[in-house]
Amino acid sequence: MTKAERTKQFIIEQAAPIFNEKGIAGTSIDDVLKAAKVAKGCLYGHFESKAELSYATVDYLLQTLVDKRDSLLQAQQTARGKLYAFMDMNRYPLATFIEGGCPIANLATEADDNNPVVKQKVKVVLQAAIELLTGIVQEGIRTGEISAELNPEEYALKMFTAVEGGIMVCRTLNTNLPMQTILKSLKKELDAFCVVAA
Amino acid sequence: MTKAERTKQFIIEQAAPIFNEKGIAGTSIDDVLKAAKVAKGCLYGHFESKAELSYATVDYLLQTLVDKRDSLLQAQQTARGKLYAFMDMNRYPLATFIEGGCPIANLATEADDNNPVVKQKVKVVLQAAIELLTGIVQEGIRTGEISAELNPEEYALKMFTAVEGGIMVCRTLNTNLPMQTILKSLKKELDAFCVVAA
DNA sequence: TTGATATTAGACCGTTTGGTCTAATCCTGG
DNA sequence: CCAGGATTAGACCAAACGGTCTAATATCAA
Repeated sequence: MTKAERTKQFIIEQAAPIFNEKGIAGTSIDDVLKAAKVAKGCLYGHFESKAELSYATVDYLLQTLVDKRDSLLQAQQTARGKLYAFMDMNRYPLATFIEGGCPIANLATEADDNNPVVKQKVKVVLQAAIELLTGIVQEGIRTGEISAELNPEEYALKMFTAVEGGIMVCRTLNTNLPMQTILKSLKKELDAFCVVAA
Repeated sequence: MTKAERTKQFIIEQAAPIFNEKGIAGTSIDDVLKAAKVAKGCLYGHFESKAELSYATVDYLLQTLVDKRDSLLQAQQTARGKLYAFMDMNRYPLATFIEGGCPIANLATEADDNNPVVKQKVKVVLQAAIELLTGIVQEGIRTGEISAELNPEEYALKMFTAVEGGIMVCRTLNTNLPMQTILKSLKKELDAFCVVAA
């Protein structure tokens, strides 16, 4: 990694929490310059425009999230373990691994009506996440770990959306408590279909 | 209602979908002027600043949502009917009653880290919504309509957050289908605890 | 060490933004 | 009808914005 590449990456990493907290429209180039402690000419030597910077930062935000999730799930052998790991990853919405809440929800909400490029990026990650979770339930059923009475798509979707909505609720109410209640309910429901509730 | 009051209200109504779609930071005064077909001097005769306009519009967005919800729930006698009505109100996230998706989620996400006034307004509505839904389940249990095995707070929170998260997912994926799956699952779960599943 | 690469500070530019102001006109309600 | 409130079009302002450029300096890698 050359010096230039390292600087570019550094700018992205410093920009990430700002874009995540203030949104893309709400973040100015000066905000990023101040956070990265870098001159304007330097930033524009690495990025053509604010749009390009925002795309690179969005990619970084989403990839970091996916990497974190995948590494947590990979550490689990059972379907139930993986689903629990996903839920527990979102147990404390006030302290997200990148400041400002879940990038998926933040970006999806902002990009929805006026940023097709970002919307497409989020869409890809969102669809993959739902398919991943659905696949885990399916695999659990295939191995006999989970009862076939549980509809994989229904549970995966409900769990994912409840977690995302739960993050929003917790952050707005300034408390992690609602998420505990949500996860308790989701886990209880899952365990009711687990042949061996560990 | 005087002419001035009518004009002020009209501006708010025209601004509402714009703020809801583009966000507060992403909406310019000119956007509102164009939509309301009103001169700048007129708008600033009714609102002191963009912030004040945004607050009035946020109040309108949230109040409209609450009114709509309350009128739909009031039309139902049973707890199950009310809960179903709430879910069905959000059945088609691509066509929200005010363009741009659920104002609660939109405002909560944008205001979270940088707009305490709006965040507080959303917080009040959010908390009330959760308490409303929890109370409906509790009342259903009290009347014997719903089994006491169902934890009111757990179900209300899970349902509410799954619906909010479902709106986000549907809008990003450009399809209403995920919401159908989510609602099916939530209704199935509720009915399992309903003494008389109509 | 040295030549190439990277970075700096900030002046500068055009545009957009939120906001003010005026003078003329429109409208409405008594 | 007509007085006073409401609205207009847009000039104007200062600040913030995204973006360009330069000349000097710092840093890296062979």
